[in-house]
Amino acid sequence: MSGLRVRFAPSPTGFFHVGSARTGLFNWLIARQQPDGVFILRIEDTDADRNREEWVGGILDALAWLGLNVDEGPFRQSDNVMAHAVSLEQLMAGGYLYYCDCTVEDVAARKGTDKTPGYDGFCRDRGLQRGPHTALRFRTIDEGQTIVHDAVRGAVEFANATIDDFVVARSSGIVLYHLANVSDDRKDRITHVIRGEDHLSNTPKQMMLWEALNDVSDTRLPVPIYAHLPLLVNEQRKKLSKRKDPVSTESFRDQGYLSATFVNYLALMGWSPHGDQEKVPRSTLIEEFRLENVSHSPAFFDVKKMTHMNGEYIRDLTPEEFVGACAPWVCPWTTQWRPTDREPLWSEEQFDPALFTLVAPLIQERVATLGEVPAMIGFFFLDAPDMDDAAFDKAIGGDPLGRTLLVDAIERFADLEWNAATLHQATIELGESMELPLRKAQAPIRCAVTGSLVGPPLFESLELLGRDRTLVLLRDALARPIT
RNA sequence: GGUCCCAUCGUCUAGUGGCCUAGGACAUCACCCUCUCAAGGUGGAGGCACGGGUUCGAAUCCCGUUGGGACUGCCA
Repeated sequence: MSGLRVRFAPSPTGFFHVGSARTGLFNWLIARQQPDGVFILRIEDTDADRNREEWVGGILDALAWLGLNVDEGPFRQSDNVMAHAVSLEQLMAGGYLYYCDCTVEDVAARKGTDKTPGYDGFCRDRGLQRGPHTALRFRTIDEGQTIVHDAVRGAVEFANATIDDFVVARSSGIVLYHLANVSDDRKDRITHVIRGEDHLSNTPKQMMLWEALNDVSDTRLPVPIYAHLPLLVNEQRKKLSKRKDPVSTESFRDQGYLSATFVNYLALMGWSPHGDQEKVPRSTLIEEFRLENVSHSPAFFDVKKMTHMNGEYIRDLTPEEFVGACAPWVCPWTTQWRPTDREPLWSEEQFDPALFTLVAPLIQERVATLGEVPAMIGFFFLDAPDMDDAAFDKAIGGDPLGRTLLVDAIERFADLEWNAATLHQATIELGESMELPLRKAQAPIRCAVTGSLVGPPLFESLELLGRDRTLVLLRDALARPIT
């Protein structure tokens, strides 16, 4: 019995940040390492101004997608306001709090040029009673130091004199983050607090609150083990911002990153498995992950690297799995979940699932994200390929040889045993008659049929497309006006 | 400004005093393969921020400097 209990406590103030996803993952990993580990989800929704219900759904969806199953919860911080009030009463009765009527401006004015402390303790001993504009502050310890025994960083020491008397409850009576958080963690019997490094500076305050609550309440609980994860930063080495950086988990899912890739890559942000292998399955993550081995320095979220890894994961799929995985992008009308703002290029009537099953293997090793799939195979389902004008000009429009070759191809393909091998051979011969290597000879045909100079293997594609359709497309290309 | 954290190739990292003329991955360059594009293969370039110590020996320990970051709300 480890009795280990961790919590993941996002606030629903926007889409699901990749940094949150990593914090959730690391908490989950730690919980799963113990047979009796408990992973708790708590929605910190007490800032009514910024929280929106729809974002809660986003958190739940994202967690489900990542496969981070929750043992207890989701709890809502807003459901605990009574408990918060009780904690506040207890601290008040224990003499840990005092009323303060200073405005933000007052505090700033007194500080003047000396911006050293946060709050100067002005109201500490004024013995104020509760009034319409009195916030409640916590009387922090003056002497000695508070040591955070961080599981990632080791001992971090704070001189108590540098910790100012912070506000625990607004003048309206609403209990603020630090107390609410500590109160909730006590209620949930949290043993390990694993969160971003941006909370490290706040930790001594929360430890003081925890000890004070131990003093004034009936239950003494050990201060949790803290672990502060290195921040995820952008290219400017700043903390990833929801406003400025492309960091929404949902958008990566929309683009067609696999859940397995995302989890694997996230784990590499601050941690690494032993050996030279970076592609590690979830089971290995659970086995090998250790807070002690988490890096101390911030990490840049490199989408390029994750994209490459996603390609590897896609290629690892069986053909059947790949077809299934593509569904939200190629036939979203059949799936429960579908990417936002990404309609396939074709309609339900135009799409042919049986044909897609045959086409899929041709592109499985060519895409790095599932979102790339539709554009690569549009010509199989569209009435006319989405013609790349520049490609057309180069291979057909402005190239007499190309046009001649198409004319010859139409004739040659008209009565030919229809399979990739014969088409391949026929195109070689077509080229030889014009002294063109195959790579030149296939270009006009590819362009005419697919609308592009790049794409899946041509002859296999023609075989699947069929003779009639191929001939139509070749003739259409010849009839196309030259720009 | 104060408090705290951090510092190995462009990026993510391995490295816990000798195995390091510093390993891997992404990105990048060259070549090979090849019907295009990818994928794959081979090879190349590229890093211990700086200065002092400690030690027979330092990327690894200590101090300082410089640089970056977080926090510093009656937000969470």
